[in-house]
Amino acid sequence: MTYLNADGMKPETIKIACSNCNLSELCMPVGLNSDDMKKLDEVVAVRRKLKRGDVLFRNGDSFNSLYAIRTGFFKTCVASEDGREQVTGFQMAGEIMGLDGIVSNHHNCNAVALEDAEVCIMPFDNVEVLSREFPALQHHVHKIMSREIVRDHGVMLLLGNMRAEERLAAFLLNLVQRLHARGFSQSELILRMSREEIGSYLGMKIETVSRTFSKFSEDGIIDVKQRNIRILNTEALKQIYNPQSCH
Amino acid sequence: MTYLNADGMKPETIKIACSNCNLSELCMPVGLNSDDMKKLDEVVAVRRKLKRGDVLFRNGDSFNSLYAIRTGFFKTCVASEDGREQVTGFQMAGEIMGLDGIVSNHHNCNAVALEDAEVCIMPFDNVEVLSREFPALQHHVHKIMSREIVRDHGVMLLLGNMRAEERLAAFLLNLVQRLHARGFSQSELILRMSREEIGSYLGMKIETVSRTFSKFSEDGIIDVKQRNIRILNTEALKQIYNPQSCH
DNA sequence: CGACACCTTGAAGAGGTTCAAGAAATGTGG
DNA sequence: CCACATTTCTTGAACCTCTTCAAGGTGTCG
Repeated sequence: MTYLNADGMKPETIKIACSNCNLSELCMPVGLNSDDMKKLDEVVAVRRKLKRGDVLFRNGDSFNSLYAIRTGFFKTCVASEDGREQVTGFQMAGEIMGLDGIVSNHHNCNAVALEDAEVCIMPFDNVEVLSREFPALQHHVHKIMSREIVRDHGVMLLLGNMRAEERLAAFLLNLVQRLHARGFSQSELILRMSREEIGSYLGMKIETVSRTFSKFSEDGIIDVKQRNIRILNTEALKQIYNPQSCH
Repeated sequence: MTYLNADGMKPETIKIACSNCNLSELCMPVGLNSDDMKKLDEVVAVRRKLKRGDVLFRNGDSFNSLYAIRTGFFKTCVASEDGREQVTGFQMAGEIMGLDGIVSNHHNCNAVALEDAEVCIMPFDNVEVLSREFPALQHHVHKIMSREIVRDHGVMLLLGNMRAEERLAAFLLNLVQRLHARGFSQSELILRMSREEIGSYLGMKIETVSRTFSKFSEDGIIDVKQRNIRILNTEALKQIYNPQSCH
C-alpha cells in the first residue's frame, strides 16, 4: 500500500487553490459555484511541508490559523502538568487541525507529523471574514467543529466503557474506514503511529497493545507484520467491538 | 446551600431577553453595545422549563436549536449500540448544549435535567444569520465550540491516564470551581447526579466511586453526607489530582 | 555492522470489577 | 404521618483484567 493522494499525483504537482484541490469534498465541501469557489481560495494563505517528526504547533503557541491536511498523517496530544501524555486523535488527509486554539487564542495541544506531510494554512481571521460572506462556508465550519465534538464523545465512550480488545478493534475499524473513504484498501493498512501512541490514544499500556495485536493475530482475525496490518475477518472485529447484546 | 440564581431571584421574575439577563457574561458575552445587544435578543425564541428527569433532547432527534441553561443542572450522555452508556458531561447555568447536533442535523446524545431547570432555546438558523451580522457573536460561537473540544480532550486525558482517586479529585475540583464562578461556595457543593452517573462520566463502577468517596472521607479530605460534599482540604485534593512529579 | 528505537512475551502484582448483602434515604399510598 | 416499597449507597470478599517489571527479539539507520 502506498500513500499517495487519491489521484496518485505527487503533492508538488498540485496547484495551491481550493478550487483546484481534489480534497475539497473532504476538507471544505461548501457547495459553492465556481466563481464563489475562487473567492474561497483567499482562505488559504500558503501551504507548509513537514517532515516526519516535525511539530506543526505546540501547546501554548499563539493561535492564528487552522490547518487542513493535504497529505500525510498527524497525531494531536495533550499533556497534564505532571507530564502524562494523552494522544487525542490521529488526523489524515482532508481533516482540520487547530480548532482547540480558538477559545483561548493559544493552542491547547501538540500536533506532530507522523510521516512527511503538507498542510494548507488557513488564517482564522480569513475564515471568519469569509464565513460572514458565504453562509455555506459558515455552516461548514460549524459542522467541522461539531464533528470533532461528536468524535470526542465517541472516544470518551471507548475509554470509559470498553475493554482492551474492544478498544483496539474499534480503533482498527475506524482507521480502515477512514482510509477506505480516501481510496485505500478496506482490509490493508499501514500504521503510521507506534504501539506507544496507539496505547496512549486508547488508554492502554504498550504491552497490552502488543498482546492484543498478538491475540487478534492468533485468532486469525488480522495479520500483523510490524506496522502492516491486514484485516482477515472484518466481521469478527465488529463482533468484538460491538458484541451482540445477549443479556 | 441553596441553588438559586446568582442574584438570588427566582427564575419567574426574569425577563426573556439576553440584554437583560444576568448570565449574559457566561452565556453570550459578546461585548456588544446595548443597541446591538437588543438585536441579539432575536436569537432566543423562547424558554422552556423542565422538571427533574425530563429529557431536553434525545439521540436521533432532529437538530434545530442550541440550548443555553438559565437555571438547573443537566447531564449529556451517549450510548453504544449494545446499550453501554457514557455520560459525556454535566452542564450548569450559562453553559450551552446541543452543539453535537450541527454536523448531522440530528442530536447525537441525550440531554437530561438532573434538577428542575430552565433553558433558552436558540434556533440555530437565527444564530447563524446573526453571526454573519455580528462578528463578535460569530467569534463567540466559535469559542464556545472550541471550549467544548478542549474540555473533551481534558476528559480523554482523565479517562486515559488517571486512576480512580485522581479522577474523582479532578471531578470534584472542576465542579466546585465552576460553581464558585457562579457565586457558590468554594468548599461546599451538592451533587445533582447519582454515584452511578459520576461513575459513568469518570469511567468507573459505582462501587469504586463509593469507595473512593469513603477513602477521601476517612483521610479527612472531604466530608460526605450523601450528595452533600464539603471539601476540607483543597490542597490535598489538588495533590491527588496532580501529584508532584517526584522522579 | 553496531547502536538504538521499537516491539514482543512471560511472570508477578495491583487496581478495579463483580458478586453479594445490608444500610440509608427517598418516594408512595393508606 | 407512618408503614412499606423502591431506589441509592456502602462495604466486604473473591476474582480478573490490565499493569508493572524484566528480558530478549526484531527492525532500522547512520
